[in-house]
Amino acid sequence: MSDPAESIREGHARPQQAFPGTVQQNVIIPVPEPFHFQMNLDYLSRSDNECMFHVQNDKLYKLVPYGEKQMEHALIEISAGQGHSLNIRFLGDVPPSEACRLAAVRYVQIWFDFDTDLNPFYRMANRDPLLKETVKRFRGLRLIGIPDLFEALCWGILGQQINLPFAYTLKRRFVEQFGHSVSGGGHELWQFPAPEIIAGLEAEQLTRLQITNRKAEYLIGVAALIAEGKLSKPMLQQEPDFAAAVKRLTAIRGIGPWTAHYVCMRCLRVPSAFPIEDVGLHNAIKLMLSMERKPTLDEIRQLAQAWTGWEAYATFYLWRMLY
DNA sequence: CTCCAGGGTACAC
DNA sequence: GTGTACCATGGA
Repeated sequence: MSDPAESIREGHARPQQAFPGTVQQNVIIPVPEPFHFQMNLDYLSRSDNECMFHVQNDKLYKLVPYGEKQMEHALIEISAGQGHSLNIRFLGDVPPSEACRLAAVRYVQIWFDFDTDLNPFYRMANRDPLLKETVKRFRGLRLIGIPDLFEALCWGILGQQINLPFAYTLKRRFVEQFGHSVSGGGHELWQFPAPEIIAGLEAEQLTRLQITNRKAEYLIGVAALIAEGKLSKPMLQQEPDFAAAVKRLTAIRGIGPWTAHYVCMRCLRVPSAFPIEDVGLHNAIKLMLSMERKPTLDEIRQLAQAWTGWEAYATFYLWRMLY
């Protein structure tokens, strides 16, 4: 993808009054092929307990952080545009600044992983017995990211060893207890709790949300590292390679190989990140191969040899077969 | 009641 | 380095 500033085209910012008192201004961004907006919306709709964005009437609503220390937020609506494009509409009560619009465009590009060319993955997967079916069924789905490092780490920790619906419930309680909401255009969206807030909590403030004491300690510890500037997304991105980022992450209490790879996959956008211990991956393989039992790690390593460089996308597409 | 869930730590050897 | 108990809670 070229410089995002060059890829922005002005939409028709007519002064409509669909929501009296609000200012509408659109930005249209091109999308790479293959991309299928509805396929991605279907993924984003998989939990009705999701609290960090809304899907409604084929449109996606999200609060995008930007500006100094990510302290400002833009409420945006993302919808399919004409041809190969997405339309971003700003729902704030003032016209978005240039910085705000650039941030929103870049956020969407990162969220949907527009920087990755999926064609090599599809060429590989079309020949792979395990992936052939899922890439046919979900063609145009991209690996949806969690751009914020703290959010990605928290989501990984919260999801450890519990079922997914309960993990969503815990995230919602966590966000609604310690985050802030912003309203606009008839929608209310939440910003994820700041690490500085979580770092100052007592474990008991999290355990009363039914988060286990162990995970409460993990969350507070990770929040403190980020709040103190000892851990950041640029810091991990500047590591010489992916293995170094994993090593740095797994040195943190509460972050094992699964969580480290999960964060590399969803936040750092490492295409070869591979949470091989993932029970969802195991169940997907068991399902696709009609196995009586879950595959062993060695068996998965054998199957994944063909995925080299695309382990993250392979995992994401296999997960999709389960939900 | 039992088993499982998008794991990780602490400790043994 | 590999193996094991334990963590703690909701859902099927």
